[in-house]
Amino acid sequence: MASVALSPSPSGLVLPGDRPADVVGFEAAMVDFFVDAAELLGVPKSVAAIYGIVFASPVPISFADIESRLDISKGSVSQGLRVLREVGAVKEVSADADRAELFEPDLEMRKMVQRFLENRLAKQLQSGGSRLEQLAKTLPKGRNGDAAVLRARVKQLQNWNSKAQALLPIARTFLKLGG
Amino acid sequence: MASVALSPSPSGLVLPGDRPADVVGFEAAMVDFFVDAAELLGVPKSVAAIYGIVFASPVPISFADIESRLDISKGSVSQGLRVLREVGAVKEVSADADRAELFEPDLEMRKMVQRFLENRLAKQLQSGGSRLEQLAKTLPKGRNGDAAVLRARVKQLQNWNSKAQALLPIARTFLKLGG
DNA sequence: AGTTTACTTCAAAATGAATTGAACTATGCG
DNA sequence: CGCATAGTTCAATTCATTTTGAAGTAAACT
Repeated sequence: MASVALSPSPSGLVLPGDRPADVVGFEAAMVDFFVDAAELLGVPKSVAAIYGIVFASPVPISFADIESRLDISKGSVSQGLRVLREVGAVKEVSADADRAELFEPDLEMRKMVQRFLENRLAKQLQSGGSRLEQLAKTLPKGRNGDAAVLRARVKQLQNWNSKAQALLPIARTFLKLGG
Repeated sequence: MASVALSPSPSGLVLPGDRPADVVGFEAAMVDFFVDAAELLGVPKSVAAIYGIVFASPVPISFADIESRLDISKGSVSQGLRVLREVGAVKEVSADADRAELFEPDLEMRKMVQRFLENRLAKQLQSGGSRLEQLAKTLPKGRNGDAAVLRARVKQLQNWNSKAQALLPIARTFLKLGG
């Protein structure tokens, strides 16, 4: 039985499939990079892995290749690619009729990042803000200083919320520089 | 059978326990606020809910009260409080010998936020950075322009990574203002 | 029309994280 | 000491999310 070579990445997410070791290693490292990052952002592993493979390919890559390099089901590839298209992470380049669709990363990452900032952060901060307004109205009127304590706490939260909101546009412009 | 009143919060996470409606409503809204926020940050619901209850109480609150207001198991309360203490979100105020420990929010939220920035973001960005250095070394030497394409992509990632790293200290100082 | 290739859909299975609860430890009190 | 109160631990369970794979759709080729 063949001994398993020390794999280039800890995850073993990428199959060699009988290609040059350096290419496979590079792919694996790229996949790991994105899987890591995705964990932070709450994106499923398979989706991140697919993006990694697409990103690591210098030329547009086919559905079937993604499937075989990652050794995941067709279903996962299909769903993963859908998500990635929806968020503009990947785009289809049509390679003449009939033949399979090919995918490449949509390198306008600015858009992706911006989308993320808008959808996850900005939205959350906004809804948090209105929730806090409600909270401020609902403050129970305690007998002693209790009411005052609670009012101060709500105010503190509002403070943080607005600071975070104010930070967003700064982040936006900052990340835009030299995109 | 008593009809269930329109609950003050969608989640139904807080039990009335036969206390004034405004207080219960306030608690419930606070719990919801933190549960929402926690989802974004990847913190378990029960932990966020516990913090919400502690935060909504104008006076230090006991283990048993947390358990009964949220109607969750002792185990969850214990574990949740441990996490919250570890990250400095909650602190114990000893209320004379014997009697149960009481908890109140540690209002130095600055610390919490900072901790979060350091531990989750800064760390991730750093490890991402070194991974990228590795990637740059592993670049496969393709025949055509392939190598160049990949080199450019790795460089793009490094670019984003360093921009994000540069943004962190800005966020830190910004959030510190008027803490 | 029939066959093959390429992909999508979605119910069921697998995985993984959070929650429970029963057994355990520790501390105070009679 | 023996019982009671307060909290912790951790294996088993529950719950949510992700992944699979088999059946279905669509378009191209013969």
